Amino acid sequence: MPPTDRSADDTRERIIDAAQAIFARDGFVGAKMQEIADRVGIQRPSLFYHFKNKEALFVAAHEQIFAKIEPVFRESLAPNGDPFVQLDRVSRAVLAVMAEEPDFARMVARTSVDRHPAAVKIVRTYLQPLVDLSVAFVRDGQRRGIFADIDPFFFTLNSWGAALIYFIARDLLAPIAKPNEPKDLARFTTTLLQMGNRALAPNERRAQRAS
Amino acid sequence: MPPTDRSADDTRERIIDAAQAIFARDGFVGAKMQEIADRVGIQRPSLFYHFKNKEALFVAAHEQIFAKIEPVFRESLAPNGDPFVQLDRVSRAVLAVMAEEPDFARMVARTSVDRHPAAVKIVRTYLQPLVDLSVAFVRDGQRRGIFADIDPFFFTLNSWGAALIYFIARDLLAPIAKPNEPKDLARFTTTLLQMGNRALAPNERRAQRAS
DNA sequence: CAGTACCTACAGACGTGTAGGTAGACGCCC
DNA sequence: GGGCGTCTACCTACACGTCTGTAGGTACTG
Repeated sequence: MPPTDRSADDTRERIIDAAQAIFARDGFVGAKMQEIADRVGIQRPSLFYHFKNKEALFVAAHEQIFAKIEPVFRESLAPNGDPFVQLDRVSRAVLAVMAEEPDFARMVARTSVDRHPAAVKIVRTYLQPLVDLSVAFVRDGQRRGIFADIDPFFFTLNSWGAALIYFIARDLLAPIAKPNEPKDLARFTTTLLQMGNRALAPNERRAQRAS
Repeated sequence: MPPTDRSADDTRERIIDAAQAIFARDGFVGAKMQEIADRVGIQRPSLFYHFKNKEALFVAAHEQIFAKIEPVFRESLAPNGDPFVQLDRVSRAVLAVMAEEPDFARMVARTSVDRHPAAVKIVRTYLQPLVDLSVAFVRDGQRRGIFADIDPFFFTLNSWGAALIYFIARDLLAPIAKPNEPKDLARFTTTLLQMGNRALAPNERRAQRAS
């Protein structure tokens, strides 16, 4: 139908976009190459012209996400400045990226719980370094006596879990929540930061530098 | 129900146990009936003698979990007593049940992110009522002026996300964390409760006008 | 001898990846 | 600038494995 633009790069990107939506919904095993092809508007075998196989497409789909998120993460958590401000910044930034492309978050969430070798590989390659960064960040804030003595690894897990579950829940629990995307996400971000700040703040009236 | 033969019930339970492990690892689509049968030590078609089809087994596997968790939840959150004590109790109780059978948590996590109709049905039937309970609990504590003014729905999501991600992460991030199951779970429970309590505690000493 | 619990064998559907063909764009040479 | 080969992006057709669910048989048990 569309005037076959025949630009390989353009098609490649459209395939990745479609793949993200499908992988986000169905996971690696559940996703069908046919459906991805349908979305792009090409025949299924043509996908194999652009990507060696399903797994290569899976990797490419994730690569594109983490290429966006990783620098945000790395810059925001650079070891200097007020950790509460940094925490605030990185949370907002990551959530903003995710809000912009909700498939991102859903696909990452989907892949995180997947034990399929293809998914495990993604997690090891792309997700784990970010978790390491976050753990180091919390640990550093504690060493400097700024953060409360909460387990950094579990605090990180909690934050990831909380952030990802929002995008999962948006679909799942829509019937009760009647989500209003931008407003709800703002509310969620606020709640999350509030909880994070409170959890990390030492018990007494120590630091209120955030927000 | 049909006249209960002693070995039939036993097999049924062994099938459910095996199914929980496989569904936890691979999700509904990824799980293979063959592998479930292998674990039980019977031929695959025999599964269809006990369960109409794959989905019926999927439902049965979840039913067994929620039958254990739901009463704990409902009793612990009954609207009386100190909400902080209740929060403490329900968290420990649910985490204890999950620790006892780690496949439970992993399967629920897996199913929660799954958009497959079979999974969506599970969530609507079993998971949503528990979320509703939790939201009502937080809302009640706030109405009584005991909990801080945090969004109850998002607080609940956060708690679920945090609890589930522990069991996911246990596998995924094992290489860096070198988990020591009982000890780590205890640490995690403590951290989680600490965070929950702090998040829900009104800002008594801190000078932040919200009241 | 009747019912239960399990078996073997098979059908049918589905999904990935490949083989091999084609239409158009592009340079090149006379 | 028209014929000519070549490359790119996509196509049709198909091989082939895998998985669910069923048909129909059998052994054990009371």
